Amino acid sequence: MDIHRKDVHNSELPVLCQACESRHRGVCGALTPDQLLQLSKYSTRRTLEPGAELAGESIQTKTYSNIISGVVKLSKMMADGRQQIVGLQFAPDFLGRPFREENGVSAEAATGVKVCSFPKNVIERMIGEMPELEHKLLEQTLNELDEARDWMLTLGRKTAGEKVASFLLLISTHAFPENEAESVEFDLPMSRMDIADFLGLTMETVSRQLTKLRVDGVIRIVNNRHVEVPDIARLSDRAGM
Amino acid sequence: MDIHRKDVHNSELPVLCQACESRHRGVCGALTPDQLLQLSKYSTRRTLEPGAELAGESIQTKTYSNIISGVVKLSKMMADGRQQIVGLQFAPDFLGRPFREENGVSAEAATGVKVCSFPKNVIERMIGEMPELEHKLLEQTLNELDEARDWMLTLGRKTAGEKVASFLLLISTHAFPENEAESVEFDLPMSRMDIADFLGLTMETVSRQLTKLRVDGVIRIVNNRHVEVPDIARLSDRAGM
DNA sequence: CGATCGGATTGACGGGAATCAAAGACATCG
DNA sequence: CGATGTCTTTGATTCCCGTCAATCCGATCG
Repeated sequence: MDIHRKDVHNSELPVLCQACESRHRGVCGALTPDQLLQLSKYSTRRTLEPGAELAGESIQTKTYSNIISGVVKLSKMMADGRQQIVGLQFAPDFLGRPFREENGVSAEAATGVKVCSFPKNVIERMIGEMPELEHKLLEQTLNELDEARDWMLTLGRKTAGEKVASFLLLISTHAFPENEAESVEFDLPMSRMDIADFLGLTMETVSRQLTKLRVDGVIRIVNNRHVEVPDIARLSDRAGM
Repeated sequence: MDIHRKDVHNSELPVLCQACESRHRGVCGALTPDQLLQLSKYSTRRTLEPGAELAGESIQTKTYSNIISGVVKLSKMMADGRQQIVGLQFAPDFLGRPFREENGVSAEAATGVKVCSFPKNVIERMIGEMPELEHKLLEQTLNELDEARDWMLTLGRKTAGEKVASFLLLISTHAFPENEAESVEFDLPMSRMDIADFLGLTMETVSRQLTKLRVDGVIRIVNNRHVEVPDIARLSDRAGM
């Protein structure tokens, strides 16, 4: 399953986006230099503070964005305020719903985030001339669907302890996709409350489970943000895998 | 959000698939009569008993299928046997993962199911000649992603009672997508165990919540399968919406 | 350095769903 | 018709996680 994802990424050599003045992947990878130049005229680079909203629950979004750095959380809320984070998007993911006006989820910067945004109509016109672009959108959408379904198993069937371990594994693999070592360390990109909303738990339960992993020697935490995992296999066990 | 879905369906006039000898939508809607004829040479119609497997967790699937009638459940399983249904597909949904060998989920007939299947390579060649087809696949994938994310909210944040009510609403809206009346009745397409696996609950809890809805007069159940909902708004309340 | 404030941890307690177990409903078959 | 087997319901009990509340920790001030 992951083999495929790697293939996709390998075939996408980083392309210089004129607007962002940076090398990144995402949809731009499918464009010709000419198209990139054209797109650059309409695109803007933005830096967002943690907590900044990129798109509201029913706000029409007229732009697409490549995430250059940082983490964006996608969430849904019930009428009474209960919230569920339904997806995390990392660089170099693509943000935006092709051919849809409403998005059904709200997108918010979890960390500081840099994005490169451009209007929907420009890229939709390009899709007409360039089927490859649509193929790339389909690939990313399929990846998001896989991730959503994986997470449904976590939400529906795992215990609190397994959920928290699964979350740590998820972050570590996204931070270091190619990592083969037996240990990792990384920064948590969000608060305990956000983690709880992602896992369908309360903040307190998340905290308790982190403590349990800590006293059992599975992880170390410094400054409430930085996590060290000496033996990934042990964490993986805790995740129920 | 649903407005869009309707647009999509309205633009797809039913097309006669030569192989199935039936009118249905799904991907075939995007094909020209010539292409349909060509596809028909390679396609077969199958009838499946409840419980029959269409695709295994890691079995390579070399075919696509249009669901002509019935309900297919997509599920994931943990090593220790815990199971989660991650999606339900109704006619005229399309079954199969474009450009992916492995599917990560196993697909099983929930009810008796009729499908029209054809090899992947045939349709993938057609996609090359016909970008519209890929567009249609993207549309369906986006719909599935929306449904998956909606369900993540249900799995992560709703109580058992709300989950069961949400399930009944889901089935009723899929059985009668255009229904505007205040009452509905329909058959449950699966067992209590399956419902539990879909909701992240146990069979017993599902049963108890159904009983509660019944004694509260929100639903009636005859023969353990047929459900009558006199007032959809009351059920909707119970779902936490 | 002490004051303040938001986020995180820990504790006590209760409730809701899981678990284990038994009884009931329904279909099929001899 | 009664026997059998499967699915469903109901009951009793347990336990995990949510709730409410207090404390702690780290950052940013004056």
